[in-house]
Amino acid sequence: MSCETDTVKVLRTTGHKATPQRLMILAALRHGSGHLTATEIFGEVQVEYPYVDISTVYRTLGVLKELRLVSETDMGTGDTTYEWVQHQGRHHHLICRNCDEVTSLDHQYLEDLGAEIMAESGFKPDLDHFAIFGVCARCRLEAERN
Amino acid sequence: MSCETDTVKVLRTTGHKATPQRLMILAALRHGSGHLTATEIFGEVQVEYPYVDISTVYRTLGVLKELRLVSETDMGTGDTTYEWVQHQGRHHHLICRNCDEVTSLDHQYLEDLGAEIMAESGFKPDLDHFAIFGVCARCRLEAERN
DNA sequence: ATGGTACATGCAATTAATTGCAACTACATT
DNA sequence: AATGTAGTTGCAATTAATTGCATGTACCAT
Ligand SMILES: [Mn+2]
Ligand SMILES: [Mn+2]
Ligand SMILES: [Zn+2]
Ligand SMILES: [Zn+2]
Repeated sequence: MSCETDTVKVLRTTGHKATPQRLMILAALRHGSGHLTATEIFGEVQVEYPYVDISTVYRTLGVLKELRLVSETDMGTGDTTYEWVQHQGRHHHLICRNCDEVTSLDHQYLEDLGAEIMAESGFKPDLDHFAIFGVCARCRLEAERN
Repeated sequence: MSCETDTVKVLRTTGHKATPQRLMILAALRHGSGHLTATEIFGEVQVEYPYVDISTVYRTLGVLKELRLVSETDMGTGDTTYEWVQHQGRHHHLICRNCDEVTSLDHQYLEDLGAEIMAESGFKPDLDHFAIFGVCARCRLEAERN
């Protein structure tokens, strides 16, 4: 059973429809690896189906985010990015506000945080894909030398 | 020495200027408590000085954020909100994606996370003001009953 | 297969935020 | 106090994202 079929099932069982537009958006998310902007996805879909509207892309991404099939993240570049969650498994990013370097952060750090919050407040956090800003080791050392 | 004077000093020593517009924006942040939108701040300043432009507000908020005097947070309401960091001290928020309830989260949780990240990667995260989305205890129990 | 309906789409209009640029000004230096 | 300049402002234009609405369609139930 293809992953596309799985997703279609999730859509249907949650009261959504598997439209051609959505299938194309799903394909774009699947093919493109990593973080994609809405405009990039829009461009991909347009190749096949020029009548698609950017609002359909945003609305579909909204649905997929609600279903937690994609993550939506501001990586500090102005454009919000979307990532198919199964691509990399759960992970997060450290982004240096000085040199803009982006690195990955293992999910375990946030898993622990989530468990603590859950245990003490009953609130179950979605810790799908965080962008954590700060200063990287290199830039910090550089700054200290001055 | 007033807090306004402190801020002016911070601005000057970091190569920025203390313009009348900025002082009015600072006053708006200081008076208004809690999370303010750029439009709300804009409105406040306009009362006193109608010629101010919204771009000046955004640019000033950008500077103040860089200096970590205000936090910038998407609370899930469509408009980004800004908060004068000294108002509440460091704190964070848990936001239920089902009922939209917003609660506070003590900084300690994130302090610990930050220390761990710092120790293991050398990256020093800014953990000023997080909005953590998820499902609150009440909504979770409600969902389980169905 | 057909029909009814809740959901989705495309389009246009709107809102939020950003950016380029020429004119202006705060303020450090003299 | 006068000067030079880096940084700031207002304005207009742009871009990113959202929303209202009339039309269209997926898909469940028959
Ligand atoms: Mn990622
Ligand atoms: Mn807050
Ligand atoms: Zn760096
Ligand atoms: Zn709730």
